[in-house]
Amino acid sequence: MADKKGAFVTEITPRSEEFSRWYLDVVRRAELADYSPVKGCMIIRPYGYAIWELMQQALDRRFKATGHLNAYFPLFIPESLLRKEAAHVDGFAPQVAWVTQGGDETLEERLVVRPTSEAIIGMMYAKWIQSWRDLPILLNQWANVVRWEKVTRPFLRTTEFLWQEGHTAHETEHEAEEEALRMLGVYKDFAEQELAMPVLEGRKSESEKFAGAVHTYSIEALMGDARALQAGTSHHLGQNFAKVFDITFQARDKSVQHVWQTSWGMSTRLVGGVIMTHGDDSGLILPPNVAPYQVVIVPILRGNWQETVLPHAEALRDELVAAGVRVMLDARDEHSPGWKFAEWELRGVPVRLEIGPKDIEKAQVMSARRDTRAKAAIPRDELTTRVPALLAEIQADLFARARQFRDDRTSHTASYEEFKATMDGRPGFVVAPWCGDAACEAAIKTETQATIRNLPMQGGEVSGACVRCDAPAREQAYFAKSY
RNA sequence: CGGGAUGUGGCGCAGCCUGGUAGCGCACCUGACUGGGGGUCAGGGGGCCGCCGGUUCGAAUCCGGCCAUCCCGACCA
Repeated sequence: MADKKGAFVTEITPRSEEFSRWYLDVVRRAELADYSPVKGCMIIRPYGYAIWELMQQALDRRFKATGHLNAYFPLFIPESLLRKEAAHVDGFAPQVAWVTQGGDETLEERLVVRPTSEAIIGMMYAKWIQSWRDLPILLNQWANVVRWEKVTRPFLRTTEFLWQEGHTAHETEHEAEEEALRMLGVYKDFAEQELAMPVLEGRKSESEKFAGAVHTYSIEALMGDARALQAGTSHHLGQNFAKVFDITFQARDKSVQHVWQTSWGMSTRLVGGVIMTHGDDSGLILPPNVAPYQVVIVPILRGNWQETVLPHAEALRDELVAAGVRVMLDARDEHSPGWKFAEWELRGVPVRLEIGPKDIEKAQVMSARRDTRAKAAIPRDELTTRVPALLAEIQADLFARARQFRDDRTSHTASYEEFKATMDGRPGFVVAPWCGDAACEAAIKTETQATIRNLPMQGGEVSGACVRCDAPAREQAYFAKSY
């Protein structure tokens, strides 16, 4: 029995042995995604796509609730349009895919495959906006984008990826700033409530901010290998794009002014984030809110089980579905119950229900949690209240566990020696005072591989010197090695 | 984009050094017995050896190019 268990485990590399290998094994074995013939591109398989769809729904609800409407802009953008904003094009130029030919004809003007849509949306906003009465414009787009990446990994960094990009235009700087922060808050709420992924909010340093933005805000999560993952970004674009795309409006005081804009995005990268936040050596662990199947029912096959057990299993399924639970009844005859247990654990289903002759006799079902593996008998007539309660408990416990891990892996120091030792030995977030100088930031990166993930929103007072140089510290920064 | 490694049925690998008609485990198909933590037995199917070219009577094996993947670094959601 121990031998069998051992043989099974070799299908997934243990996390402690090689985390990145573990990650790839989970992606493949849980059938989340597969490789394509083109470098850096990925096929999102149905099970992985179902997770993304649940994320989309949860995000889209929040966007609608904050007054945003969905729209769609084209995949192709003329080169000249992208070139209008200098910092923007400089930021993206190395990552852009070009279309130079249509059919047999060479195009007169090259097209870029959108790496993001600020340019085309800015152009359209210029047409649509005349007066302060047209503002604010609050749009979101669900789309694919392409960035030519040198190093790629499924979900975490792919050449083509799926995301949403919100684009808003406002009358005042204050409103735009408010919007950028509001959406950052939406992202934090989404990550923590739906993905059970605790995040740190903050502002990006100058060198890490979005090309063309005034401010970039981000939420940063800590993965199971103690490296940080940028989980979402929200940009206050100021009037940078408005000026180059000539997005003007007549204000209440009759003057003509440029609009103030924001943009914000989250991507399929989050699927990778969920895997690396919660998974263990047996595979995926999905938070119930984004689990395609929240419950898997495994009937115990014995004798003429199709007459004795299956009807009970089907009744369980029907009741749970009626109660709003996403259920998979695994009635396959070709696999043993034990095989199914292992398989659905690998695929991260939060709760397993077993029903067999003994349970039917006792009017109960056996439940097993994926995260703790705790088993408990649930009285048959309490099913539709107990199961949703269990799912909610798992959702909360996963978040608490991830937050505990994050907090355990967060340290404070003002000593560079200690800083380096931490990044070397037991990394995670390190909160340290920083002088605000980009050269110092770059040196820290060279010397320790750690980057400023972001700068806490309410940093409070900082005294003393920068963690690395002697200059006075201007603020606290979250440092980490990152994806 | 540099350094290193890999590419052989779905997955994991052996074979390559020393060229001679491709093998193992798991998975898969059929049947029987089984079934509460990856069952047993019997029978069976499946491979352009990543792609293109070269050397050779003959290439999975030797040589060159390309593509892809992985790991470590420089750039990025």
